Amino acid sequence: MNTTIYDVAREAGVSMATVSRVVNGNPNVKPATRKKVLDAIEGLGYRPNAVARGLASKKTTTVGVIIPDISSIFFAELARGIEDIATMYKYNIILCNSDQNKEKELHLINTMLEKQVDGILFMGGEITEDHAETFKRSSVPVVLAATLDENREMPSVNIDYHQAAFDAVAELIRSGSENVGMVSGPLEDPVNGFQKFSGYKKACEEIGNGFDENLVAVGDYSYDSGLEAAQQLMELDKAPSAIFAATDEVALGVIHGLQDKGWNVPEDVQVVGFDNTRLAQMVRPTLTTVVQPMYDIGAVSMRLLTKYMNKEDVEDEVVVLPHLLENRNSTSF
Amino acid sequence: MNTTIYDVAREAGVSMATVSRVVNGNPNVKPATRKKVLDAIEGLGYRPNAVARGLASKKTTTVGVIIPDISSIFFAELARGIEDIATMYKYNIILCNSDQNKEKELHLINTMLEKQVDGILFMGGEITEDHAETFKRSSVPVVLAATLDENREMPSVNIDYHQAAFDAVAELIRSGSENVGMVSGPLEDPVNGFQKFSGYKKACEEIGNGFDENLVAVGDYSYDSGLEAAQQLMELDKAPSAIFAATDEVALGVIHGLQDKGWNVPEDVQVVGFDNTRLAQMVRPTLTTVVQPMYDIGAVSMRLLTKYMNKEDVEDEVVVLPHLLENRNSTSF
DNA sequence: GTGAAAGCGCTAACAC
DNA sequence: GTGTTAGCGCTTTCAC
Repeated sequence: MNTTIYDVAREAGVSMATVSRVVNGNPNVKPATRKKVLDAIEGLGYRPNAVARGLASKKTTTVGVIIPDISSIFFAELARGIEDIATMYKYNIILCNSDQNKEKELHLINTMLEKQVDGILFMGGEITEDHAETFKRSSVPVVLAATLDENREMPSVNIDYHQAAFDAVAELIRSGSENVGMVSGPLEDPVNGFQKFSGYKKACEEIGNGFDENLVAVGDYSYDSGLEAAQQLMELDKAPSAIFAATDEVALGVIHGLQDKGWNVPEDVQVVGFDNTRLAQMVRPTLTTVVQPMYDIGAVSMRLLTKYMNKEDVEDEVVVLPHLLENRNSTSF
Repeated sequence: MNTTIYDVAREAGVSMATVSRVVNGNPNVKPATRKKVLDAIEGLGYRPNAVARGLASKKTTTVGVIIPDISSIFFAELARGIEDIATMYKYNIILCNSDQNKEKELHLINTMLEKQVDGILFMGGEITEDHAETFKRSSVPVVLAATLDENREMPSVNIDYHQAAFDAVAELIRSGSENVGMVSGPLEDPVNGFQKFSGYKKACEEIGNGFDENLVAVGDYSYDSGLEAAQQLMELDKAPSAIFAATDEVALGVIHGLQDKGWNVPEDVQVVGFDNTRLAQMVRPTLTTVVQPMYDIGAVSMRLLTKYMNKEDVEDEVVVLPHLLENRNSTSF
């Protein structure tokens, strides 16, 4: 049998209400009484039961985190930001992988709600009607991290992916690369697919020689898909002199795909990645990439969530963090 | 107000015990009654409260996971194995980063126990007396993953780090490399420091020309420390013709440190890493490395934990998974 | 400043 | 098969 608040009360010769006050730091306790209680707690090795507390107080100090894949270097970094801030505000995290699978996501949201989490941090691909519906029915606040809600009606933390992609490609064009190719994520993916692609396309149209769909290869975010895409793009009659990759991992694949076929980076082909994961510095030449502040997105979104959970006023429901282009050696500008 | 089991009972015209039976899949319910209850649940949008259930049943179907750093590519992969198996057995995971800080670790264990987790999966550095003490006092099972307990009295899942290091270095020596250098983790770290170092040392003594401490650089697991260590080792009069790195990330640093100074891998210097993270294939030349089955270690340790939580019989408390050397292009054997 | 007592929403005997 | 009832360990009024 574990020792309960009642055991402590008896040992200290007070009521359980008083023990509860001491445990919760309520100031309305005489110092002498407090000491008696503290001694009893110490002596009995009492440890409060958070489940009972959760039932009585309707607060669990736990938040649910739904993430596509914790083994992805990108999301792992985000998760670290989330967890650090959660810890800072005394919350714990229930972490689940969704693989961006809609059924799983919906199921997980329900599981977290059953577990009475005080809030949910959601990372995923598309926010469908079903998602929106489920979130709206949720009794606790939900914040999106690195995830777009097209209707912009949910709190979220992102960078401007479209603009970031545009900026990167524009820089490539201005530096003299006539045809810029792209290795995109699946176009259904709002962030890694659509947004980045549309930024790329806009830059080609407005600053470059126009958009040519042959210059776009669609990969699956993996290193290998970058490897293949690069070689495929270089076989084009009008082979690109620069390639914009949707993620750093893909960009590394691109660089190596190029090098394996004897092309030089950046002399023959410039390469730009996206995210600025640690990978960007672990390749030769080092990778020029769009900086997406992953840790910060995690941290800011968790902070935002704590505000909602505390019912504080929130000025910016939709926060857009700044991005920038980190210039390294895979480009010649 | 959320709808409770009592509301469902009234709506369906049965007792709450019956509703509980239906919700928990107890077969002792007449199909007609079951249907009435299910309809009521559906109609009211009832969602069971896991906290109340946890309090009443003394089971939370939640396990605590203490991990040094989720943003590390190694631990992230482990975590994924853990979470997948947890999901399979209907457990959720509370994930916390410890940074291998002893105070944090001890504190986290307590927090998880307060939250009434059904078990704990621990990853860390050293298991001190205090750790052992705390674990022993724990009312729930604890399993170590990729973490050594020198007294071998706790359930754990690992590979044989000493032997794996020995094997890698022996192969290097047999392939003709006279002096093999090493970039180790801090020697206080039982796994990445001591075990791997001692395997290296033994191979030098038994198969090579003996051990020379000048050939060992101590880094901090980072890419940059590999970069520096490589350049430092190559300045030795007796520069190594092969370098064994304690982790893949360090090995990438070593390769690039070498290349940046004009050395060729593997012609001038062979390089072997450890872990077989995805990084090993994202470098040129691709990295020969010791395969540590990270996902499997996570998965197996979680499976082991479920057995303890179910009070099943466990034959192997200390499991040692096989390792092997994955031969790629950073070596010439 | 402290205590008594009523829940929180559910499970688990036990009775019928 | 189904209902009754007593907790699980705590928070939270409300008295005193």
